[in-house]
Amino acid sequence: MHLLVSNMANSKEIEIQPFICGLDAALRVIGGKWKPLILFFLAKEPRRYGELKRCVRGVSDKMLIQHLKELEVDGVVLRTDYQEIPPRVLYELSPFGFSLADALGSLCRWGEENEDVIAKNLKAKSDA
Amino acid sequence: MHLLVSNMANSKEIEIQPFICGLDAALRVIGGKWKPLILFFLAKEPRRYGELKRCVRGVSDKMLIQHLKELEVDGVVLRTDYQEIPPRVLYELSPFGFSLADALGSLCRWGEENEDVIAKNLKAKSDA
DNA sequence: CATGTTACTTACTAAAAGGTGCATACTTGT
DNA sequence: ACAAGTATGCACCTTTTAGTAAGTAACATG
Repeated sequence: MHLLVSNMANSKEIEIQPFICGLDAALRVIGGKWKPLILFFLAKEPRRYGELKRCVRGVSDKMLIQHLKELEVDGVVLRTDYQEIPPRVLYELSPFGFSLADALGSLCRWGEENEDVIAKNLKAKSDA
Repeated sequence: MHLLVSNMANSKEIEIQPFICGLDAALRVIGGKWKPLILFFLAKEPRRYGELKRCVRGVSDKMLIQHLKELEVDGVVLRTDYQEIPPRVLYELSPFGFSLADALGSLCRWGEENEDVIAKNLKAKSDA
């Protein structure tokens, strides 16, 4: 009766197990309104803070900084401060970050293929 | 200069485009504290409401119902009400739901492979 | 006739996430 | 002297999300 994850979730060690499944773990890293976008743009090329902000349209400074910090702590992005005036800071994906970006590939494609349906249902929800 | 998504994000039609990239779209569907877990268990086999609640340990009725409804609207899960007393309702993934579960596979594996690192950094964040 | 079973609902509350706007320090261009 | 650009910090507020606890319907059983 050891069916993958089900017995993990049913075990009494749930408080010790930090995550219930790999999905749960992964979503702690990419959870946050702008994180997928940040990953997306950094996966293409390293960017300075200001560049990134222009890419991720609509993000506030507060959120962008906060998410970048979290991604840095998670080992996903690398931050290089050139100690110049005016400030120049470069953000890029670490190898770990690239492995995450790879893993996100199929989900991303699924989203692209189905964005019409998803958008339609999103509207249905907001109407209700 | 049509580099994948970047020009979508930079375009002025951003209000018309519902999503910035496929990732964004996909995360609207699986975003929600318990949704990944629900997907996970339903991907294995159809379940009655009560069974599912026992699998997804810690979820409240309110949240479970709410998430199931949203997943149903999104076309990811199918709900069958047998109109019996006491009530019997079966939840299962639709073909669309299975396609989503497939797309989540690599992310899920990434999370499993790296859950130690992720857990460590999670602790670092909560300490700070 | 009370009790249990099952899938939900509702009202209220708490917590987390996100947004806004202002401030900083230093330099370059006007 | 002054505005503009640079990467951040901080205080405050709103919105979104989640949790809690109670209740409901309908019948079957003891």
